[in-house]
Amino acid sequence: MVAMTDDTRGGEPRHPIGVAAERTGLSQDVLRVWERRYEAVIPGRGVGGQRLYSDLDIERLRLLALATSAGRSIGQVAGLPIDELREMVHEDEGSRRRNHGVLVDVAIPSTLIDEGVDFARALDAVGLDALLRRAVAMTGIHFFLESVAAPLLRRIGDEWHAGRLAPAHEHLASAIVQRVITSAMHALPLDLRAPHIVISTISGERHELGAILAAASAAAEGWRVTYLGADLPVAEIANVALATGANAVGVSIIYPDEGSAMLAELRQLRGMLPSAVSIYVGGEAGGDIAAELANDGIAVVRSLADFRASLKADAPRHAA
Amino acid sequence: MVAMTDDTRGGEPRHPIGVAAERTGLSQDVLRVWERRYEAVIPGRGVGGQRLYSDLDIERLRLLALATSAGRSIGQVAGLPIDELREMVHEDEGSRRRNHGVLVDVAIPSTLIDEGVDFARALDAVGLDALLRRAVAMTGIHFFLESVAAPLLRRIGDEWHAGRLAPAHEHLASAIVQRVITSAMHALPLDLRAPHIVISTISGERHELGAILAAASAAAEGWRVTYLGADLPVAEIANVALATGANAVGVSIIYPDEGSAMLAELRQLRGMLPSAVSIYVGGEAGGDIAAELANDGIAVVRSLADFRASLKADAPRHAA
DNA sequence: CTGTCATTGTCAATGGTTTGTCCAATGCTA
DNA sequence: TAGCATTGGACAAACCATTGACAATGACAG
Repeated sequence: MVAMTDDTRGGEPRHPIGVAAERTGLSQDVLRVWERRYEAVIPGRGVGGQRLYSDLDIERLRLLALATSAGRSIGQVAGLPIDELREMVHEDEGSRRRNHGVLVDVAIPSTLIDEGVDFARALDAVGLDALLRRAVAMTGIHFFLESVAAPLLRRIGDEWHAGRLAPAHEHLASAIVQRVITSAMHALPLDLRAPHIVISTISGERHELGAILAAASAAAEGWRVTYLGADLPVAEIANVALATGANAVGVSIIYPDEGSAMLAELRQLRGMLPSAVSIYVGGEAGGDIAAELANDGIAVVRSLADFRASLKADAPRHAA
Repeated sequence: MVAMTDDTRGGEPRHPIGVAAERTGLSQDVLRVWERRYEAVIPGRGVGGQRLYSDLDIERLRLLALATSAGRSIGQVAGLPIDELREMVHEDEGSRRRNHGVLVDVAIPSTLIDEGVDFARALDAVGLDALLRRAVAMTGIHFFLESVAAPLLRRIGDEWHAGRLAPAHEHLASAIVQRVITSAMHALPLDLRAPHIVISTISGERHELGAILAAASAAAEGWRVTYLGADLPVAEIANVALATGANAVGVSIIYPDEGSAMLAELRQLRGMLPSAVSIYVGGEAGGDIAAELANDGIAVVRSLADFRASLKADAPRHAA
């Protein structure tokens, strides 16, 4: 939700059309034709006549891209002032969520995920990487994490268990998804006064991707994230949280070694942290023990969307 | 906002054009023509008129190289002040980012590693990240991998074993080093006709960082890299190598489960691949069995520099 | 249902600009 | 003298802008 830092910016830095295309997910042709037909943006020009887009231009184009992909026609929205665009895109996003996902959400990503699986099957690392980066640019990071990355990983896991993909395919795809997520996360603005969460997986849990998805979600939600990777004893996690003054701790658990030990460890973690520090547990394994954990003051989140909503509700408690 | 390196630094050490070209990845012609046309840098001159570049010049050139490879035109960016360049390159890395102004002074690598350890000890993820990214821009990826990343990881491992750092510190630092390396690797140009190497660790070996260092080294050496992550059976690795028509396979082994099984697996891998496909084994565990492996046509590399030299020597055999 | 029309993304052809590389001549160094 | 660096000029490839055309889609009247 952090928009422009200050509005004096947005006019100064100038980007050539290639960068603008990359950042908006639109083709160079579209950029030019929207300008020619609708004057959607009017970029500056360099000495040789090349288009040079400001940050504000790029934000506007990205909003237009979102509006059109939500079903609006470019001719209708191209002339709108940027505030109205922002509002409109915001509303579209809300209504998409209210439709409970199945219809609109899946429209674009389903083919996206098929393509992703195809690239993985072909061991085409470059193609998969490009596809995912394009998806981030097109859909934004929230949508990407919840509706592209997570389903793609699940799908590839399924194909693997079904024997239609070899472990190598899964490894390759995981490495690339991980890389794209971390790079997108790293590109988010960072507010040092925002609430702070420590994310890891507990001892014995080596599947890192759930934790990475959670870390990126939290960062996209505006939180400061300290990411510790996989397989750490809870005492370590607690120490980091205390040392850094974190407001919350997130733990991803997918295939625990033994359920009971995990439960005990989580309780131990709870005991080591002040009650003002929230604890979130996510991942496949959490469901069975949700009720027990809730009694102990540990929140179980069932999906990334759930996690995000919890963080949003939790943030005001920790406001600086 | 910027605590620039005082002008004494960056002005002292002077490098001839050959060194500058090597370190920036730009040709000597480009270095000269950027100076002639855009005054991108104005190096000092030796007694006979030879160009002598300062460290600051070289950092600037590296940033310009990154900016142009991100799609910007040299004419647009050549005149920008170095702070803006840093910011711009940073943004391009992920696609969107506001610099919030964490500034780090980088001097020489030995103190650089000390600073890295300090950041890890303080659990300062942002500081460590900024430090490493600046180090990449200043020193170039080869130097960074061999003289910053690898020593830093080793040093942090030592501190951990000595009990002066907790596992959490090591985890945090590893995650950040990994992120910086992969993002630097991703920024390298990709030549589809270059020789191709598959990199992984074998089954039971879950320490990924050696493999990541190797993958980045190979990519920096100009090879196409298919990276498969950790803990894969050799049959899988071989299948990927065959399916993608790879010219070589790299395997990182740090703490093998059992030495004998590892040896057998490596021989099995050798047997599954045509002899034209080179096999490289690296990591701490390789030394003991180097002689035996050499007889089987498996090369043991003892360091990243060694690996890089081997790849360089090997590349012509696989030229398109 | 069909033909028409407007909308919209893509593509091709052409011409100008930018940029990396190459070359020849010259001078300095070892 | 051989080897390397510098300078200025030349050139081809890559990139970008402009224009016009085309195909796909959907709305709509008949």
